[in-house]
Parts: sequence; structure tokens; C-alpha cells
Amino acid sequence: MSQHFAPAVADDAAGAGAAFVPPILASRSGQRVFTARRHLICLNDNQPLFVEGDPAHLLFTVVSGGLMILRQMADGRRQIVDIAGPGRSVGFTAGGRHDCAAVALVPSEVAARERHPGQDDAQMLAEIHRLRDLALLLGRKTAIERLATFLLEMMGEDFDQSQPLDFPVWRQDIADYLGLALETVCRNFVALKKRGLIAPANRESVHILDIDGLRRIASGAAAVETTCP
Amino acid sequence: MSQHFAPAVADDAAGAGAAFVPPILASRSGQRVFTARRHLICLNDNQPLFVEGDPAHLLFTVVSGGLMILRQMADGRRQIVDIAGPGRSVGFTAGGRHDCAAVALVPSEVAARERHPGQDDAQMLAEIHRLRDLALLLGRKTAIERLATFLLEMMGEDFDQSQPLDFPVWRQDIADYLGLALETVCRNFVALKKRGLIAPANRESVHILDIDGLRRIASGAAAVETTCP
DNA sequence: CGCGCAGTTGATCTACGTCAAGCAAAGTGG
DNA sequence: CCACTTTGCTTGACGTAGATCAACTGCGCG
Repeated sequence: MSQHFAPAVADDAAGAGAAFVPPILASRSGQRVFTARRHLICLNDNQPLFVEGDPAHLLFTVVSGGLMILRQMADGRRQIVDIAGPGRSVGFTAGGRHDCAAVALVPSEVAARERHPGQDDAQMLAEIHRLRDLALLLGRKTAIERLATFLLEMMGEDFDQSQPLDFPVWRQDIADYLGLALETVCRNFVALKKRGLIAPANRESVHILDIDGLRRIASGAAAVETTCP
Repeated sequence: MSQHFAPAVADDAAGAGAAFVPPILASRSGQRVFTARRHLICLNDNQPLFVEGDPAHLLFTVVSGGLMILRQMADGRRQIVDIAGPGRSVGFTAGGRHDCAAVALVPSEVAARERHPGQDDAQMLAEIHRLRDLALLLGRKTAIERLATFLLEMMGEDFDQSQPLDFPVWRQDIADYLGLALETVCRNFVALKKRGLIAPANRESVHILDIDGLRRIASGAAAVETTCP
């Protein structure tokens, strides 16, 4: 599944229409949630869809844009546990309350719907699979292996190598996803460039030069030799 | 949910009964799977129930003992993604094949059953919740916070503080669960003892002296002051 | 008894975090 | 249109939590 984070084309007329705001969202103070038509929610950059502790009645499917699902500690340490592009459902949680927050990375549209037992097995199993991958990454991979894994994940299955890969994620968010410091992410972007695996493009995108090389690093097959002085 | 890892009481008569061996298990070469009655599987210490890549048709519920679910890299780095005691179901996987191995920590009994869509929602959601907790632990917690979290997890909800907590997990397995080196686990057991939170008992058990203290450390609320010289 | 295995302890190393400048692009406003 | 700030990114210097390597200690067991 390819991730496609193109910002939602803002439909001016839609924002002014009769707004349907699910109770869960209306209840969150200090937030304006713009809804287009029934059950379609538009989120701004950095706007939360729900936060930890919110009552959880609905599931949400990303229509355009992208969300991050994140867990936080009292002292502010953050771990992003998922980055969801179009087609992905978010909002799975045990018990009646969310154990994570969901925040839009870019202006995004999500569709709300009811949960129906048995209907979302495949999505939940995929989520379990991703989280196990993440656990292996966070527990046992080196910084450069984590970054290579991240890039491959953002590419998805069907990726056209001839065009740049862009991801709607700032350095700090990449760091919080990979369990690293922001500066470590930077340095390892540079390391991948120096090894000729990627080339810089814009701020939020890179050219992928050697997918198999990235795969070798991500899997730990490529031993990382220290640079000679 | 309390974790209860008492070894299965070996029922000699049962082992000799007509064995039902699910195809998935019978197909695994070099392993003897002892089955008592229909669908009940007895595993020895360290014996795999399934390994990564096995076709996945069934779900398993732990009846007694305990299993670890683990993911491995080509070079041998291991990450345990779950430790399942009695009552827990294991075997959830996307696609037709297991993405993890399941190995008995102690002599264990598991019950095999078919998957029925919609029936296991609660278990899957609980699994997602646990994996998110694990991601936060692996990505952002210090060694001593990880160990405190682990001990609290092994206690479960209803734990009798007056009796020792025992867990069927060797130091190396704790290390592979917490994303640490074996020696680091040792040193932090000592650190918790020195701070008076736990007291040594047998090899595989400790007395819990201060649950709230452990909780404070696990949540990151207790700043870990460096020991003065 | 002596072997082997799990755990502990100590000494040292290193990958990554932290702190602190710089830098470039994108506003902002006079 | 050009100073001036803001914001995210990069780079460098340095510190440290935890990994690694290496003894050593019990303890069970043939």
C-alpha cells in the first residue's frame, strides 16, 4: 500500500455547508473542526482528531493527508506509534477511551464511521503487524537502520524511483517515531546521502537512489563500517 | 488480569492418549508435540508452538504456563513483543503466515481453535494496546523505568504484595523484551534492590516492597538521582 | 569432584543524547 | 524593497547511558 500524503484540496463551498460534528469532536474544547458533508471531517495542520483519554465511539478512515498516532509520558517524552496515510483506519482502542492521541500532520480529511465487530479484523491485524515491526526497530535497530526502515515504509509497495519521495513529517516527528533525537535523524540523513543511497531534494523530500541498498541497511545485512579519518 | 505462570501439572495418563496434532504443528520437523485431548497441546520448556513463516490457520489460548512471542533479525538480534500467560490468546497475524515465533517459557498447555471473524476483537484491541505501551517503553524509557514497568506488568491487576512475585523468564529474555543487554537488566535489578523497592528471593522471583515506588519510576515521575560517591 | 550454565560484577568503549552555535527559507512589517 | 524575526534544519563539541568484553560466583548435576 502506497502512502500518498497530498494535502486535501480545500473545497471552499464545503466548509460553509451544514456542519455535522460527531459528539466526540464537538466536545473537545478550543478546537474548530470543519466538516464538509456528513461524516467527513477536515483537519488543519497539527490539529488533533482525538487525544488520549477521549471517549472512543467511532473509527476514522483517512481520506487525504495524514495523521500521526502518538503516546506521551507525563514529562513530555513522546513516541509516535503510527503514521497513517489515505486508506488507513485509526481509532482502534481497548476499553471505551483512546490510549493515544491522533494529530493531523498536514491538512487532512477523515471519514468517521461506527465500529462493527468483525468488520475491521484485517485492519487490526495489520496494525498488530506494524506495531511488532516497530517494536523490533525500537528495541534492536541502530539509528541508520531505523531511518532506512522509515524511508522504505514511507515508500510503500509500489514506489516510482524516478520521482522524489516526499513525506509530510518534520524531523522532530521522525525522531519521535524512531525513538531518536532530532539531531541523530539529521546526521543519519547525511550518512545515507554520503553513502549514495539518497540525494537531497526539497526540505520534505528526497530522491531515492538505491532501494536495495536501503533494504540491506534496514534489515541489518549491511554492516556499517566506521568512516576512516 | 493476573499472570499466573505455574507449570502445568503433568498428567501422565493424558500424554499417552490418542494424540490430535494440528497440521500446522505436525508439519514442523524435529519437534515432538505432546497432545493430551483434542485441541489441547502440551509444550516443553523452550519448545516453539510456531515459528516465523509458518502458515497461520489457528488461534491458541494459553491454558497453563507461558509463551513468548518474538521477532528476529537475520543476524540474531531478538525482540520479544509479548509474554502471554494463561487466558491470553496468541497467533494473531495478518496474511496467512506468522510474522513472529511463539516459544514456551516453561512447560505449558495451549488450546488450539479456529478463527471466527468478529469473535476476537477484544483480544486484538488489547494486543494493540500492549504493543503501543511497549513502543513507548522501547522508544523513550530508561533502563530502570523499563524494568519497573516490566515488574508491574508481570504483577497484573490483582497482586498479593505479601507473597513473592515469580516470573518464568530468564534474564536474557527480560533483556530481549525490554530492548536491553542482559547485564543492564542485572544492574537495574540491583538498583531497585538498593532503593528498597524489591528484595531478592529465589533465582526467578522477587519480593515486591513498594508498588507505588515502582509505579512512580515506571511512569518517569521519579527522577533517578545519581548515587553520590 | 569437576563441568556447565545462569547470574553478577567490574572495566572499558561507543552510539547516541545534549547543549550550543550557525544557516537558509519564509514570513512580516515599516 | 529591504532589515528583522521566526522556524526548521544542520553542524560541531562534549557528556553519558548503556553495550561490550571479561572475570568470577554460585549452584545443580552426572
